[in-house]
Amino acid sequence: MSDKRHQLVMTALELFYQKGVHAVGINEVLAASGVAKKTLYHHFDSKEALVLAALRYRDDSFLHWLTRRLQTAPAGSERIGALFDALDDWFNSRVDELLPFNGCFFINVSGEFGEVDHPLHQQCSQHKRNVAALIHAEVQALGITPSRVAPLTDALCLLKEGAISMAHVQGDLTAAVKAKHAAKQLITAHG
Amino acid sequence: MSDKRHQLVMTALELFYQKGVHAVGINEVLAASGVAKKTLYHHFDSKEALVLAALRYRDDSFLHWLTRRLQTAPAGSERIGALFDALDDWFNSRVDELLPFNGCFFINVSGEFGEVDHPLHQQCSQHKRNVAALIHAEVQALGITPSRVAPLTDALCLLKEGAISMAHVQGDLTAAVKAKHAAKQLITAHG
DNA sequence: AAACAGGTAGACCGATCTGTCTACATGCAG
DNA sequence: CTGCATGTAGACAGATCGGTCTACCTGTTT
Repeated sequence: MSDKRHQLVMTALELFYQKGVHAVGINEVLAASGVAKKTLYHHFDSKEALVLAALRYRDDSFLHWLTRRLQTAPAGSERIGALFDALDDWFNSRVDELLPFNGCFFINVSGEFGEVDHPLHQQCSQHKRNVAALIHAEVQALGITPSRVAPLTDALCLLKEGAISMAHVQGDLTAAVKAKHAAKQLITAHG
Repeated sequence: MSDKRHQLVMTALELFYQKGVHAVGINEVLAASGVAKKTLYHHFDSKEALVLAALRYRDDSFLHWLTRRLQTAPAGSERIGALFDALDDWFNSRVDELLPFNGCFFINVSGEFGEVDHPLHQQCSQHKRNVAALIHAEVQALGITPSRVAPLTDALCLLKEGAISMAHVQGDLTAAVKAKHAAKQLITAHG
């Protein structure tokens, strides 16, 4: 992997995440990254390919970050708490590697590329499934009745997504705390 | 209110909602609505003003629709159920007046105009507060301990937002049903 | 020495963008 | 009758878009 390629992906992610994909032109990415246009089109076929690479990079770094954060707490219900604590840090821009909070990149991109069969939209969908799989594993580790694992996982994912949306659209930076409280009640009800 | 103006707002909403604001040019709106460009700029100062009008129109029609839907159920916990039943109809595009489902217009626009102080973003924020107020009133009508009204309202809003996001990004058209189940448990836990 | 991968700067292309403008038509109020 | 609001069609301006291209530079490998 070339150095310049990585530089392009990082810069593209920053700009697309902060301003939106359609609002940022290829020339802006080039100026910000200090890379020549020819080099960009040497590594990527099109702007869309660059966006896709940025989505994949974000998918990777987000999952790694979240995995690390969950491991800070002992397995069990405390891990679910750690999930929402992590979200709280993200919303309040206390996580450098996730960039200043501007909602969920994948939700934002899905809004710009609404068609279900669009490659960018599908990549966003894949990311959400990846995160859901992480949460699913933690719910299983709770040791609750197997038939209740799926519904609880769904509920936690709904709370997580809702918190992201509320934090971004309404600017409610306490959304993760609220979601954590609701999650606690659901887990208690399941126990 | 002029006839042409209303026609413009309706067409603009349809196109911006389905394809995104930046992806739709003013000329496309004009061609689809059969209105002259001069007329558009007679009624609106800019494209942004047209988007704002579309947001306001959507805010209005969504709130009216939801209010009507909630009233179909007797006041109390059944109204909360009716909320998620309504969402389920929306997600599955069974509500003509809300147009074919493509996520939440306000979440989508917030993604395209991320800056918190942007007029379009603020309009999106306002819409969410309006819906939250509706839900807050229904939660109060449950007659639960007053100190628990706000947390439960927050939780229901989180589930609602999460369901919209999951339905759109992941294409999970059963998201409203899942949210309804989680909501039921929360209400039971509160009672 | 030759060939090649990867890089630079930036001119250039055709398309599209928002917004302005001219020129003209219609219907209603003073 | 006059004036104004409202409408039409569409040319036009100036900027920006994604993407291609020429011309040149710098290492490394063969």
